Amino acid sequence: MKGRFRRGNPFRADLEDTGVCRTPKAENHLPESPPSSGPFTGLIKSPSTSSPKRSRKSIQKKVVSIPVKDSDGSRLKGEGAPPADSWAWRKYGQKPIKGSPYPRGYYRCSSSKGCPARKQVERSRDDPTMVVVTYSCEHNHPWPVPRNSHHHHQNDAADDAAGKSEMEISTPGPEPELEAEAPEQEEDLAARIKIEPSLMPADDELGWFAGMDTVPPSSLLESSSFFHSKTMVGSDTDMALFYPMREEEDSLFGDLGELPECSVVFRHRDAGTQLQIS
DNA sequence: CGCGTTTGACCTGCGC
DNA sequence: GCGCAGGTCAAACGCG
Repeated sequence: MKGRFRRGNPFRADLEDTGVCRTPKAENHLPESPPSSGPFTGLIKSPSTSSPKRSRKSIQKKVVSIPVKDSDGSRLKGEGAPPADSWAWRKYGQKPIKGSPYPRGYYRCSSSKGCPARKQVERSRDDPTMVVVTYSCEHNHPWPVPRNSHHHHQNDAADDAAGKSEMEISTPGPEPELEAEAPEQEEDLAARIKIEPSLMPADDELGWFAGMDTVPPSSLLESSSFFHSKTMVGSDTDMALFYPMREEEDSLFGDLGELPECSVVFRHRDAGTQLQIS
């Protein structure tokens, strides 16, 4: 009913109103189902290791499973609401996935212009109580800047009404009260977030993190080792991470809120003393 | 009025 | 080469 006229070339130059290198859409075609081989099966697809045919750019992909209960936040959507992280995500599509009773929602980061970050949200078919959030970003792209100011969220009604929308993930702006509670909420959520161990990126796949110019350098610099430690601890399936936040960082990155991997990266600096693995 | 969602069409990758 | 499935686009629409 709505966008039926189509529109032009998929490689539209204007594509980037947002500017930053967006790849042709096809390049975002991230294989959801792992080739079932290799330690990173299914998670992070590195161009160098993928089929010769693939011309896609390097796209980092991370998958996080979150209990629906936790992820729904204040709104529980039928299809598995994504965790309410503190980034602004704009939904740009939804597709029914074959074999899955739940549609997958496609979100693009709107925290900053040109942000290439994307995420897909769908309910796990194996475990309907879990929401699988797949974050992806191209190499060397900065991770979205925490959105502090503008925030617009309005889809609750629509989502609920539609009863099929994944819902938007943006969280209310930096609300004072929310900030005060943030740490606790984060802990709670983070403690329950399950990061698929096999999805942990290899060092050379941290490109997009390393490319972040909006994160504390020190945090970035340690991202690599961070993953190491993460990988180490997450030897088994249900690895949960728990990162209390420091006050100063809270102000700086408090908005990063529940975005699992980002939170981890940003707070890694303190991981030495504050990291807890449950 | 601006931003985000909805949703069918369109495009590309990939398997056969 | 064909068809399928996944991923993206963008007009229309809704909400604050």
